[in-house]
Amino acid sequence: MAAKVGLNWLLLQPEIVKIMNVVLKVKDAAAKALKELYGTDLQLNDVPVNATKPEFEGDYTVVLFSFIKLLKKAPDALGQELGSRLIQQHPDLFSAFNVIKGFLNLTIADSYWLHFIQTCAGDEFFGTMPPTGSKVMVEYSSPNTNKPLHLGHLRNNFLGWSVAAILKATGHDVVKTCVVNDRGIHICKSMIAWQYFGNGDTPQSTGIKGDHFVGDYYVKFNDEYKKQVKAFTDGGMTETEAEKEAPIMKATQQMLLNWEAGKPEVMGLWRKMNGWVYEGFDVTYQRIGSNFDKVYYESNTYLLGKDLVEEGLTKGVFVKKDDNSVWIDLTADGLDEKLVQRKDGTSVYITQDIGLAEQKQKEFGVDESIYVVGDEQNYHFKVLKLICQKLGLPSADGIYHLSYGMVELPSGKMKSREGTVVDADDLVDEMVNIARQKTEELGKVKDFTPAELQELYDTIGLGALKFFLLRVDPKKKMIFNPEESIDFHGFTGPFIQYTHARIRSILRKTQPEGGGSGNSLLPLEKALAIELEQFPAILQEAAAEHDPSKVAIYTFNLAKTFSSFYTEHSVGSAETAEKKELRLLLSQLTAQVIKKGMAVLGIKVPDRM
RNA sequence: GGUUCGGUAGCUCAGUUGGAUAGAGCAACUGCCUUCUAAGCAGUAGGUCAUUGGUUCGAAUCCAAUCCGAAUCACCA
Repeated sequence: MAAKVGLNWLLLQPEIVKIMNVVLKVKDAAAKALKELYGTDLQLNDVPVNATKPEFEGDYTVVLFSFIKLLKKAPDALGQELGSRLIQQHPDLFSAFNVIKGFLNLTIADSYWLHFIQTCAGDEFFGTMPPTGSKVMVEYSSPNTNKPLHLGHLRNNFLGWSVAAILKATGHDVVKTCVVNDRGIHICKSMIAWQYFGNGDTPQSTGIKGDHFVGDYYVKFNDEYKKQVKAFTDGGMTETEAEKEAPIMKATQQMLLNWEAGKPEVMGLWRKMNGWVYEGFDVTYQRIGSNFDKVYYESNTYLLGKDLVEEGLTKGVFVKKDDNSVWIDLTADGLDEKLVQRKDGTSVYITQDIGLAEQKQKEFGVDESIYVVGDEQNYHFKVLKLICQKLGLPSADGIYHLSYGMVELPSGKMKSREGTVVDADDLVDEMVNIARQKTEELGKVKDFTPAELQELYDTIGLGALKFFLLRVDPKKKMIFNPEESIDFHGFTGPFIQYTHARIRSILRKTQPEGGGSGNSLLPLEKALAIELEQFPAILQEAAAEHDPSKVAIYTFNLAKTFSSFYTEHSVGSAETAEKKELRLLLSQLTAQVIKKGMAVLGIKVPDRM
């Protein structure tokens, strides 16, 4: 898959020093040395290299157990021979080694880290990879136009946006798309309810944000519907019959038919109400920083895929049953039979998606197409990919379902019927409010203008929210407890933002004197350097796995390391001019990496807070 | 019932191409603001990595079985 650019690609370009990280260099050196010493032919991945445990001397450790059998050598002798060889051959990379059991602990030379720091501090391209030539589409957000966005949508939006940003940073050409589900029976429900109960009200006349305004009518529909069903069942009707006979439901179904027939008054109402929703969505998207290069509307695409049904029948991929419905038999692939066209000739969800996949391919010709959709649709996407493959669509192999877990409450799933849905706009407001309260309590930015303050509150509030939702492995479902507000301390966005602000403060207050940064590192200086050096590899890993949490965790750990360093060592009043210079470079590079790491998560970092 | 995913500290989560004594944050407890921003730092305490068996120099990580939870298996999208 094109997006899975991994280590091999890096190895082809060793001249790009900044992305050939030290772990790969250690593997490379060890593999070559083993070959010279014992004639073994090893791939880099055959050489296990880990960070050395803190209780031992060294920075990186080669685990020798797998070679012991192969080479029939005692662990200690093997370690000694390999260690001596490495030090002798790469004095610029290794400065010491020790062997404990089957572990060869290597100390990386301070000169290596110093060179790294001097080269990359101030280099804005550190952590930006050269173009790979691959093109990737990320489809995310995909809202319904009958209700406002909720917490689940936020996870989706942040994930999709961030994955796109990470892919861009790692050299991929990215197209962000959104498919708006703007038609269907659920949209008609809001419309009918507005006709019944709206009295001509509008978002303008009521001062309610458009998406919430329309969502309220969707709720009203359900209330009324329930009432009507109850009246019928009380009168002795069965539940199923009552649900079918409820006048408001009948009217809704008629409206859907009228919509499909293009009746002007229905189309007019539909456009008007969707327009209100879009106005509301625009405000939210603007605020949370979601954006798209291309928006598809289901009202335009829901007929796509019909010709593919014909094609599939011709190719023998699909079969037509006696009642004229069209199916695909996936039992050989461990799945079921799946309907792709109803007996009345109308298409179903999966058919539209097949058609849209083809459409996207024609329009953009991407190598990989990522769908950011909840894990409740795992089966659907398995089927989608399989059908596309069987139809021989060129886009088929590039289909990737970025499946993420639901956001749940401590009490379980969010249910709109029980009013436990966490509204996106409300939550963002709440976070920004907390950011304001905390900032005011601390009183560190009293000289800010009102506009600067507002920007800071947004930055911190949204930073807390985005980090909270992105720091968890996307695949896993996550729990959100509305009783406890999202934290601003510890493993959080604001902590990292705060670290950045502290560094910026140092850089404002400290004048560089030049004159070199010495030739040795104290433990915390080295710890910072080691961590900083991993950044490009972390981005690569996050890109390959489509997992922003990797970057979130890394950035937090980096900020933590800097905080320890900050407490232990002074930059401005360093012991010597060389230490001052070195720490300035370290601080600058840390700020850069924090800023870039947070940027691909969609989180801004302030200079003061 | 079939398929898929999950179960790690009181809570929320890292850690799985098998590596040394399993890590963070929150909550609890101890210290630290006359020194570059205390949204911070240092420390204490907290674990049968769901259970059982297997594979091997070595298992939270791989395999099997079992228990618990979730999603899905629509002529909804």
